[in-house]
Amino acid sequence: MPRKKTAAGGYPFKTIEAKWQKKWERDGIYHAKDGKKEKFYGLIEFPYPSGEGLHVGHPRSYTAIDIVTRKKRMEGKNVLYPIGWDAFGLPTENFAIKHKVKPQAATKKNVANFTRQLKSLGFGFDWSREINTTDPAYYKWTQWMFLKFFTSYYDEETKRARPLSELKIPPKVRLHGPKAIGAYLDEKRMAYKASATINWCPACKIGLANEEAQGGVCERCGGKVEKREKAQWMIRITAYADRLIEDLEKVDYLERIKTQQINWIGRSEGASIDFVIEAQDVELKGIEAVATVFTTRPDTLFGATYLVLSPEHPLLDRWLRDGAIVNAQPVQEYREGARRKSDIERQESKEKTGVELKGIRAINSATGKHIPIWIADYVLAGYGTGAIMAVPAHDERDFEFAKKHGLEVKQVVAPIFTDETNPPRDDKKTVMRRNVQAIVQRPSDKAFLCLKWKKHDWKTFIVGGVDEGEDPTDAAIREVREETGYTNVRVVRTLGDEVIARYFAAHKNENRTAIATGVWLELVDETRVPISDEESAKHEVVWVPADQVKSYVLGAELACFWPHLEGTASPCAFTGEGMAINSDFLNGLATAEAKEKMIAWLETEKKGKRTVNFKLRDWVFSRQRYWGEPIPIINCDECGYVPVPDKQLPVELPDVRYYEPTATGESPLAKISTWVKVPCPSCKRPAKRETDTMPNWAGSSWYFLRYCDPHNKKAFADPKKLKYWMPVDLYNGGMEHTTLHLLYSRFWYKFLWDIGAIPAECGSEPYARRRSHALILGEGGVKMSKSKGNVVNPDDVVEKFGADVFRMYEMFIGPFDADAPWDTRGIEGVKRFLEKVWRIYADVRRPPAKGGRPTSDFERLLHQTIKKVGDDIETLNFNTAISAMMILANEMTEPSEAFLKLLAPFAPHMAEELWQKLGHKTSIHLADWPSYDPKKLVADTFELVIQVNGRVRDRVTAPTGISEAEVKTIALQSEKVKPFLGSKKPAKVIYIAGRLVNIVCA
RNA sequence: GCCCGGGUGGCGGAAUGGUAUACGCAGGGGACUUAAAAUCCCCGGUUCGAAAGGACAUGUGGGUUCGAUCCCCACCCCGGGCACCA
Repeated sequence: MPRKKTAAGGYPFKTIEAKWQKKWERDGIYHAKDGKKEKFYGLIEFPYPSGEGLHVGHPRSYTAIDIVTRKKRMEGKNVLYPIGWDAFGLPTENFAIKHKVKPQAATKKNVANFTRQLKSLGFGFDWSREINTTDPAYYKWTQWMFLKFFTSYYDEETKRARPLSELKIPPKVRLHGPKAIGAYLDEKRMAYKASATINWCPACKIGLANEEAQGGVCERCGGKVEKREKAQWMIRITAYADRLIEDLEKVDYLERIKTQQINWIGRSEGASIDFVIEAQDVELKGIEAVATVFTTRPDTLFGATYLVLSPEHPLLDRWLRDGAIVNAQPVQEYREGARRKSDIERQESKEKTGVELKGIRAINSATGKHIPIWIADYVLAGYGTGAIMAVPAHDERDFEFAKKHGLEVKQVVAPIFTDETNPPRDDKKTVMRRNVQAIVQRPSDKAFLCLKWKKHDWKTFIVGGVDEGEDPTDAAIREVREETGYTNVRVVRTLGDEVIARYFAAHKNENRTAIATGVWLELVDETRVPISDEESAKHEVVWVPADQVKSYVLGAELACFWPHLEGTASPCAFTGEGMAINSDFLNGLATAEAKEKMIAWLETEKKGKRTVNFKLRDWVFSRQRYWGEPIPIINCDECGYVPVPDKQLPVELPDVRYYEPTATGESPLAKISTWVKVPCPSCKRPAKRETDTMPNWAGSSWYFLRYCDPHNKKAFADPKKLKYWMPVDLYNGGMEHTTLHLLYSRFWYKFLWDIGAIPAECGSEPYARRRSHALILGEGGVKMSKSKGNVVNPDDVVEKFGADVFRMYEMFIGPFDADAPWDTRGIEGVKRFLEKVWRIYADVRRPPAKGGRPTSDFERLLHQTIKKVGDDIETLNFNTAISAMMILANEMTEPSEAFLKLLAPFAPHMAEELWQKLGHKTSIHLADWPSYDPKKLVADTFELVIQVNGRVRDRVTAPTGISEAEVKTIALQSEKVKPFLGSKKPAKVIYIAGRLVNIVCA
């Protein structure tokens, strides 16, 4: 039917979108109301209002959560979807310096621009809760929280932060008077000042947290980062390292976010071991006579042939001072050289340099032998104790170092293992230790241990008859078949090495099951062949004892119990080249127990103790810049660091003319003496303000709490409101914040929760569910960048296509968590879809016919689509939700209210306009989300696929409830099928209800 | 090196053990039109064949299964994270 011409391009999005945006705002339909209804808190990372304006990446995230929250609202939930500005930070400050404007003014302008852009996209943000981290009314509370850190300590016993006032001061400290007490308190504070080696970016003139200087490069400018010693405010995030890992179990985060955080925190279990140090010329006393190392492999202590300290190790100063080190000059030179090297230079040359500390030696308490001590920059000062015991037989780096400097490499071989020559087959005690590929045990009291020697010349498979190059799984299966007569051997499930190790640990004294690398084999008696997978799972597994191989397995076990003190060694062994390779299998199997034994021994002998170490460092919290929250501390010569009294908060940023950073590394605030000079709140004598400011991660660490109660003047938020809204139900943001903002804010929240600032009922985690959107790339799949000139400006897209098309396109572009290139032609497809919808509804003057009219086919499709779209929104599969709507629209001839409701979260303006055209007076966004009838999802008939030996040969229409017998008859009678059967008799016929039938013949 | 992802038409992608290539883009053909735009309909993996139809195709090689893009083993390639972390 020819249609009357509409405006060029289809529907008049400009007027429609502007009209509804205004009306929604006026009616406040997106305002979250504190109440009793079930709530839903959807959150996006609040933007940094840069001068560049909105990037097309922003709306990808915002639209996604907009869609989810709109659906939740239609489902009757009380929705909170807030917005605000993370406005402190370098880009604005740099911009302000360059253009000689004030950062406050630049921020205001940028916020206005961002606001305009966001509003033009029709997001359902609750603007009445808008916040801004640079607003003194906001950062008052950021400062308040800093002071909470300052006045709290971490109680190791109860594993939580507590007020410093509850800290018991040891009598010994008390004896030394107030100064000593003060120093003791300072040591325990959650926020403390310490002289630390920090990452200094000479270009930005700013100290960086480790998180901001990954790879030795400044996160902001990409320049090389130097090391500098500086007194910095630090926050004790390391106290929470364990909890930050453990509590990940309580939350629903994208799996790779969890692993990334776990890796970043980098927990490793091991032992710290004390080595007694002896000097040849002088007598060492106290701590100077002991060097403590950290190792994750205490079981390799026998193989420790030398000690290595980092060049920065504090013991060196003492030893040099005492004259214990006789080659002081080369040692000093090496230290000097290491100090000058930046991280990046250290990383670039992985060559193992070092200097021996002549005149002193350490004693290996396991062997009683004297071993040399070296310093080398491959040992990091900041990790563990800054010192290691080197076990060249077990560690590649140690081996490399030993080889280069001619140090002893002690071959450690457990007695059950032979040397590296070809092991004699008959020798039961001959077991290679590498790359165990399969272990199979059988009832005949015979067993296999199939080993593969990898990386080196040996590719021999011992016992069990796995031929070179043969898949061990297959070999194991074949062997089992041949030897047992059971032909029905199948892979039941797969296991990781760790699981295998655990299995062995748990079944030490029992007969083993059959295991092949990662594969669990099941031996099933032919007479009891399971039919389905479910049955097979229940089926009794026939496992069998072993004899011959028992000794091998026993061998591995023995390795767990090797008598440490009788001069034997770890099961890890040595290859022909003199290089140890890790054996996942045996490491897992034996090391765990060997470690335990060794730790127990060390602890009884008081030579060491169990220790856990983390890669995570304390959070460097000082920035020497203007545009950040002033740290609310006053430095008094008499009283030390004194917090600014709560009543005087916020400490506002002074309005100044010059705020450029200084080359000296001092904050620009230090130059404003009128602001700096202040009486000490405690003793009233003249004192000075802290002039460092906070990093911009500070304000963003708790903003989601402020949204719950943004205008509160008495507290950062009313506990009742926190109880109602927290935790955040769905939080979306970029992967790049996984080890920064996400980790910091989890930590910050936990701290506030510990000290009772957040009600216990809120739970220990701020975000129940965290997802990440991926990047939108430029056309052709390259990153969008100004220099490449491929940046797409959202304003242009909205101008040309409208907000609805833009939003939907970004959701249709591909899976939400996968990078996708921008494709101008792709937008056209979405535009056509919406125009088609418009045409279906736009000319309709009467309400849609209810009931009767739609065909049953259409009705079924509609119900299927309601289900699909609803499910897909929950799982954030927006692209397939849109595809389902497209399929429906292609079949749709009459307007459907249900369809409009499905469309509403995606294209809110058009859906609203058409909704009103259908005669509704209230907003579609407050209407009920459509429900589907499960009965209506299924058709009366289905297409039955007929396969022969798994290949499709025919398709026929069959009634839905058809019986299996009928299906078989139909299948066997099919003319198309017959030629493929020939004269052969079908061996088996498999019917998958409602789908297909497969005729199997030999 | 280690830890995560991922590899499917010309392109973005769909399908987590059951009809591979949904949906969209681009392309081809047709209808309407004086024409164009817009719209609507049809066709689009490779290969053999006139056709009917067959064979081969989800990075490569094996395996398990009646049946594998999906599960297992080995390998190759791409992306991301960590990186001398003892």
